[in-house]
Amino acid sequence: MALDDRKLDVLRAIVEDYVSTQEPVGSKALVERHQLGVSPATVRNDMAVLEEEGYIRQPHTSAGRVPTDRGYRLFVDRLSTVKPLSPAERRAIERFLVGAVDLDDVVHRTVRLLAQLTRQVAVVQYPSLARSSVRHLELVPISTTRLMVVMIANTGRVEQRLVELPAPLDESQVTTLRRLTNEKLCGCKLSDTPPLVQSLVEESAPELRAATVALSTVLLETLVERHEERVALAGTANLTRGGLLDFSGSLRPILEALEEEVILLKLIGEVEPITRVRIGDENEIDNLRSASIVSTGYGPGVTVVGGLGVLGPTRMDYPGTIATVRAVARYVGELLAQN
Amino acid sequence: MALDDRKLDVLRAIVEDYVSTQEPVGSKALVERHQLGVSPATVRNDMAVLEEEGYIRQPHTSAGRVPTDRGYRLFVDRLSTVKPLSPAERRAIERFLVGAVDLDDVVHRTVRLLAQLTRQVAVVQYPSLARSSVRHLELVPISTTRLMVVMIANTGRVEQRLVELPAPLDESQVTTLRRLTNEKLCGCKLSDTPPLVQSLVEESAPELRAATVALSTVLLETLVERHEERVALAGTANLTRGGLLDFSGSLRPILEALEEEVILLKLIGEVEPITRVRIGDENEIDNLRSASIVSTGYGPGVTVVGGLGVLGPTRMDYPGTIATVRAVARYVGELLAQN
DNA sequence: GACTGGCACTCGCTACAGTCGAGTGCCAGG
DNA sequence: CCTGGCACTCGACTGTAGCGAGTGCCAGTC
Repeated sequence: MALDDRKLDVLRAIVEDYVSTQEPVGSKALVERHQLGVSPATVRNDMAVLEEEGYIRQPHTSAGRVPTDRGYRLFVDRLSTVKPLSPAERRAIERFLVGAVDLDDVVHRTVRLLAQLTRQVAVVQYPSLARSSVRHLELVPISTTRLMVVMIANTGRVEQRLVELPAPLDESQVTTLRRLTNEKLCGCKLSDTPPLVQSLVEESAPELRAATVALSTVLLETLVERHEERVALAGTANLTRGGLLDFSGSLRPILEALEEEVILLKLIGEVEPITRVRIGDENEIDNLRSASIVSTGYGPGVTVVGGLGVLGPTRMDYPGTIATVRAVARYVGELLAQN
Repeated sequence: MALDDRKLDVLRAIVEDYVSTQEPVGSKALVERHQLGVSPATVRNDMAVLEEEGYIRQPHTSAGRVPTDRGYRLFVDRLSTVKPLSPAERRAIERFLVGAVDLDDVVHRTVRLLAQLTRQVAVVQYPSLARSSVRHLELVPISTTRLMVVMIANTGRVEQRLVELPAPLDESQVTTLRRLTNEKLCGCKLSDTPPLVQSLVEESAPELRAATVALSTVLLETLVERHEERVALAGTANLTRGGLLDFSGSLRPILEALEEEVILLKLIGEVEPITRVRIGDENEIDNLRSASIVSTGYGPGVTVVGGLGVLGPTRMDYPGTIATVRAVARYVGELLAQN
């Protein structure tokens, strides 16, 4: 059955009212607050249809209606327009992000900003190593048999690992190894490095062979294989807004999920610059079936190097949240492009 | 008024029962579960005294007694003995901490371990830069006018900052600068560096002067002045155990406090290897007046390079928690000593 | 055919009264 | 100083009743 325009209007009104009041909305209140031009009885009939189609439901008889996940989905897809940011918000974003001194700082400021603006839980992924390329590899002798390798990526990320050498290296040997490694890997995408690292070993001089092997093992293992992804989190206190009415009673499953980096990455790790909205049950993670997630990719220019997003109750202000998430992602992208 | 031994026994019994049952404990239940050798009536008299002295209180008439913060304090100071760890716990600690590949890894594993063992919120401070000394300073040219300075500390911490150079430097100049900087600062405690950095500028050759100034500014600002302390957090989901009975209803203030690094550092940033217990109101931070914190310093050998601890309801198993926190701190210290 | 006003019905919420029982404080006696 | 006994308090729980928001349905109107 197709829903005519008025029924969609009714759905939109229900979503908007419920989001702002947090209470089931009835037919009478609806016609009072919105110019629907019809009587409560008519609205009731429309509501009955909407309920039958699964867009709204009654918590119990003699209560108003509440949108279902499906209702929110329809609302997000077809009934809402992106809300432009207020000048105050724009200013907040700019003020927050200028003056960041390094990548850590950028990410921390961003995640706090996002949590503050949306009043929800914010998650920001550090630029993915898999989407970074090598800017420089530095080898720092810690002792004669220990080398610290520091990789600086074009995205600003810096990773370091300790390499245990099978035999001591002298200063000039380290210098040679450093030069060779950089010649081979600089400017190269991390995901493309494995064959190059391999050839590095093969082409190495006999006296450097053992050290090169040790180095290449560490490089491959830590930087490529177990992709070192990192995320930052903020705003968990916002989960307690709405006094436990959201999230069906218990915060526990939500907090548990938020502790798992793997889960966070699944939520906001994006490949495309598209904004995704996952509503309640659409979510793959069981613990988050009562939450919605708005996420998007970010990066300098059109490329995407990481994801960011927010998590909140299904009953959230989708248009506002989507607008904020996008805006923050855009600003962060610009910031990264400057470096 | 001095409390005789039996009154102390009664207090101990009340604390133990309340901690395990989470319910106000009455005189009858007390004599049943503990061998006090006296009748409920006698216990009641003792309770009346304990209440008068402020060690216990009644949530309401006709309810049992509950320890006050002061009661817990007395319990911790004089009535409890440190509970030895179970073999299972010992094994868990060892299993958890072997195989850590770098400092980040150590800290993350530690904080999760601590949260899991105590079933509370765990906080671990990274080794403080203020208590670290410089192992190596590396200068990595990013472009002709940009230098990345990477500082490797003896505690395993690695910090990097970007330095904008006023004028381009060539390769050999960078090498010279690197050598000079390392000669001056290597092995030196970070807190002692300011005068040395200053002299570095003064002694620098004219053509390196400008670059040295830029470098020293960054060094002083980021590594010394705004002490770059970091902390890791885990186990927030444990706050929801005991179904909001703990923490006087709302998790909000707790979660808010846990989001502030500054606050976390205040809580667990320790100078001495002593184990501190802050109970409820003893806490300086208003948001945490309904929580208790057990914290201790850790470090290789007897020196302390950072703090770690847990936060839970005032109604917590102090002997067990204290034992676990200490044990974990000791293991982490050993781990750090190996590097 | 679509909309409207009216009406009976449902059911959660609140208030209130009554009961129960855990736990106490006090006191007289050993 | 300890104990048993007793009266008392007060929160927790139960059952009942009234209220009111909100619904579904139906007959009537445009």
